[in-house]
Amino acid sequence: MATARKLFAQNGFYGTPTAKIAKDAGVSNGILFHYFPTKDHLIKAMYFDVKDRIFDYSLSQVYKGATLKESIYTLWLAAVEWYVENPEDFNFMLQFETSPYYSVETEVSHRHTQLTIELMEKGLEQGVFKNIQPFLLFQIMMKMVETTVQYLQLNSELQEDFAFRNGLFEVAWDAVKK
Amino acid sequence: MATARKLFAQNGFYGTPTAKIAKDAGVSNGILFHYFPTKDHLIKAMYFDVKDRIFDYSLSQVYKGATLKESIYTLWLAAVEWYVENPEDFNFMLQFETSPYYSVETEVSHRHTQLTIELMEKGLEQGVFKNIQPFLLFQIMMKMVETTVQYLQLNSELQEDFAFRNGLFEVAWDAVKK
DNA sequence: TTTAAGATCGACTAATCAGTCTGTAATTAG
DNA sequence: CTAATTACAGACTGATTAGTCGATCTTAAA
Repeated sequence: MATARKLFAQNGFYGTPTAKIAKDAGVSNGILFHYFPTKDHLIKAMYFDVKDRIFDYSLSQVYKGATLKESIYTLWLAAVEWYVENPEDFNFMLQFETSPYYSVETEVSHRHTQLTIELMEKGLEQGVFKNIQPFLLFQIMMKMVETTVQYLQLNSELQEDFAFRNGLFEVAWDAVKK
Repeated sequence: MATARKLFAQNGFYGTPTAKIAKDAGVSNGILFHYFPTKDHLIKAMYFDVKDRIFDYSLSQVYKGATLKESIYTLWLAAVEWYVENPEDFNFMLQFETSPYYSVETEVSHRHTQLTIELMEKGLEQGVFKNIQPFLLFQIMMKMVETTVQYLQLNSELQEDFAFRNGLFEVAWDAVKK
């Protein structure tokens, strides 16, 4: 899985032969297809793997008793930091989400998405957000994560710059707040 | 070109054999490679073709004497409408921008990007925008186009809903305005 | 100890596909 | 009218690659 992640990030998943994944991982071709019946299975499994790991990390960052904005900030920042630390994950996600493998159902089925959407619904009830469907609010926030990470990848000197990141969270927040 | 666009949108450019492009377009394999020495050349050419057409359409929409916000609104909306009307272009762009073919230099080299960035710079001078590099402002606006179009594709009953689109422009505007 | 189930290997295959090559028509230039 | 250049065709190839298959090894249960 780790090998596939690296190769996918480097060459895209169409540019990565299964044989190379197996070889680089130090296992046989046969055993790869024993565990993942097709390349597509591997790719889908990878998606959930990445999502799971981000979710675990995010949960470890939020704390009880945080305000709504704090919670959303924490989730947002956790996603940004995870992707900055794990560019392979980011790269894979970008590819996956613009590939035929991706569907909204897949996205919504994940706990990470569900949790975030719940927070959005809470915000709507409290009247802090513009009157927009929660899933769309979620997507707006996630696109801002994407923008931020992409910009940080291009300007690596900003990667330690907390003010910059916070500034971009405020951009995202201003977008959705009433 | 039109055939390639359609096929790329349907199957992605890795999933589209050059032979099928030629066949569907009713020309020979040989002539395809006569005009585009490699598949990569075709893909890059397609990018500029799409960008050009959006740019032409956008320019036809803006009018002299518009305020800064009006100009940006017009450009933003033109992009959204173009992509809604031409989902193949949208699909291609999404794929291209997350592929190894894409680079910031390519993006910045296009007049469409340059024009938009100039408007952002003007906004910065006038003090209407948050203190953020113009290219990043541009990307934030473009990501909101992306979000909007994607959402409209999922909820096609909203495609005629002007209020919805305007609402999302305000979201984008609130994001970047001071 | 025997047996069955799963793990692992790597050679193999059938299909696919980007790009080539050779030859022919059409167009343009002199 | 001729020569050269460009447009076009389509059969072909060499390389690549997803997935298969039968054999061997390991583990754990009976």
